[in-house]
Amino acid sequence: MASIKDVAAGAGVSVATVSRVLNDHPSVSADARARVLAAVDALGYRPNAVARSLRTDQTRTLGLVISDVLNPYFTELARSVEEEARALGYSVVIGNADERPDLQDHHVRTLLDRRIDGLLVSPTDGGSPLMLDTVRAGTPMVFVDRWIPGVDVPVVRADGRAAVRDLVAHLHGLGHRRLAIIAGPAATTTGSERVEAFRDALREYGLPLPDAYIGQGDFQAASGRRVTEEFLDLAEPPEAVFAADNLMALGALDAVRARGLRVPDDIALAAFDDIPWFVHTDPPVTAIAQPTPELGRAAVRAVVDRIEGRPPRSVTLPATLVVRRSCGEPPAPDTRQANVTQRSNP
Amino acid sequence: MASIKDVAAGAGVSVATVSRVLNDHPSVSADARARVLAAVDALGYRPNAVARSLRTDQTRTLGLVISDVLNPYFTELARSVEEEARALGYSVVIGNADERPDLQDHHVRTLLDRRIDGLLVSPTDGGSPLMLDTVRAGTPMVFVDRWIPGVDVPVVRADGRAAVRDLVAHLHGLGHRRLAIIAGPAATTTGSERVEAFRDALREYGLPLPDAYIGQGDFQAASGRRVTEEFLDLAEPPEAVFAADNLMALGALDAVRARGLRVPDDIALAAFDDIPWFVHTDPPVTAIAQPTPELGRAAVRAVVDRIEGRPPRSVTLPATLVVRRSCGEPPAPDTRQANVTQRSNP
DNA sequence: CCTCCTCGTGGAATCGATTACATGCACCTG
DNA sequence: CAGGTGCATGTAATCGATTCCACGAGGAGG
Repeated sequence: MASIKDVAAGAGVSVATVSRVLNDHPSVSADARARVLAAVDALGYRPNAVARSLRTDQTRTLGLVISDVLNPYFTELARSVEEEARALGYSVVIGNADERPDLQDHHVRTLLDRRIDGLLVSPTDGGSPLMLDTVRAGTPMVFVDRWIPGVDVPVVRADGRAAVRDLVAHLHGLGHRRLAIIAGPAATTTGSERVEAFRDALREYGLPLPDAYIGQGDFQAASGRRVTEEFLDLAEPPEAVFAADNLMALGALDAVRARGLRVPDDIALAAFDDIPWFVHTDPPVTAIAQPTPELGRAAVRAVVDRIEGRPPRSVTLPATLVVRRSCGEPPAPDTRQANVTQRSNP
Repeated sequence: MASIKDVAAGAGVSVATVSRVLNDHPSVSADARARVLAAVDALGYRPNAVARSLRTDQTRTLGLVISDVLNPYFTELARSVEEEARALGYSVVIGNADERPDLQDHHVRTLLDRRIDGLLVSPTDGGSPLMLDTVRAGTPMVFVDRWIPGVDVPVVRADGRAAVRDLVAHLHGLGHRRLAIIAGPAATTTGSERVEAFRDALREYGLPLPDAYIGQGDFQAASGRRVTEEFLDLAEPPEAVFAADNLMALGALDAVRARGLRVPDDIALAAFDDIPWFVHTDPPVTAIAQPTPELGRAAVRAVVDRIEGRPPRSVTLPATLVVRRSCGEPPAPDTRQANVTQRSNP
């Protein structure tokens, strides 16, 4: 592979001049520039990013550690992150934590070793020592979707409280009174927060949220299946189940179908995170949609602000309820409430 | 950030000794080793991978350029690739081409600039000059899923011919005679190959495949929708549609529903690539399943073989038909054929 | 007791870039 | 015409590791 020395030799100049041309430094003669460019072309020379990074102490790379690549929500997030980063001249290295704190630490460590310029994380837990040290060391970092309480890092996320309230109103309006939730890990903010929002909304309607109706999941399909089976085994099973993410909703669907029961006739189902497939499931699933691409873009802008010395800002965007058929017949259009979107086709 | 010099100073030895300890070179005294390790610990030292890469000319990183991150098939592939790579001590940098040759080239170039040790590609086109140059330059490379004909690079993929034949048998058995296909881009092997397999299988049953029944898609949902609308507008619409990937099947489902028609009563649907959601769509979709995780693992082993000087092998694994309800009532269990799997729940 | 190995260690070159500093030349100004 | 200014360029240090080579100490063998 040709190096800057080869180019210098080919153009009959010093490596310094070649470097100046490459970084378009003003003080290079037109003649020298032309010869260098010709040599670059002839040799098919491309600067070695590794060497450049070592010298300049910046890699123009962002690390993104997500909780689960198989979750379409995170996949969409990753896509928008990469897109925005590319627009700003950064590359993205994705690490998939698979909801495992140890894997998350592994990726953080690897990314740090690679000297990425900034880190985007949606933490799978309450903050490992490594994560805390990383923040303390001053690594530019931003939390996306989930965050770690008490850590001074900007957070980019969607606020689902209003949408959860809309959902409970929707369920209540359809006559459901026994409402249950499949929660995510309590160590994650989205895990506990969605339960809180749900509990608060229920209180507004004077409905209880007994412990038996709070199933402990881990954001993966299998746990949604397990929890739903437990719900169905109760003496008094819930009339409606709210899954805190889309994969657990998939698992719930599995469990319901395995019992030979039907959604929404036998049990209603709703999910946090909307995905294209929910339009075509049997039945179409009512879900809370996050402005995922916007979140990704905002997160990238926040880290890059931090990296380039500007003050980064936390961003919170609203999530919205998308009513479909999985909770029962949707209300007639004229009775529908503000912030409740009615969608049939994408 | 502490460097090897700081460690050397802390341990009272030279940087050479520190390096030897870190790479556990045999000739270091127990005493020196202990002091170095203590200093490493005290400083929280981590070797700078950038510097190490520059010197050793290897990054222990693999590049993976996939056609579309939003496609669950590629997402699953990416996951297994990362997993196997990690097991072998490599990191993976993913580039998402979004089915765009220009983006694909962008990622290949960036990855090459970063001096990744090897490249895994599922090409979105017939081979750009850059791609060809990269192969010619001797960069360890392996094609996954799709490949570029005439290029001497190992290919890891699934062979769907037998499964396509099984699918046509299944459709024929259900009485369907007018069969159409939503193809992928002709520039991709999976685009043209699946059409070929479909055409060959139809021939075995004496069925024609008129041009009007070959819709040109691009592996994305929108094109599946468009092509399906065109099919439905025909004077004699097909009785069954085979989508060459899962996203186009999603689009087809959209189009059918938008017309107020039903699958499979009004039109049958099948897809290449099975995904968990197909169990829960309305109706559950009959699909051809690839051994995706195995493909990812095999691909990684192939590039790593190449990187580490062993001869890499191409790998072809069989795909299998998974019958669900989207083509009509499945045959009674006793009439089902070899290689045809019947699945209801995952 | 001298020579030769082996072992542990440090010095210094090296990877491929960037960049501070020095140099030489042309041109402008008083 | 002397001196100053500014531009184009080259030399060399530097980033943080790895690794070749040299060197001294100590043990084995003749």
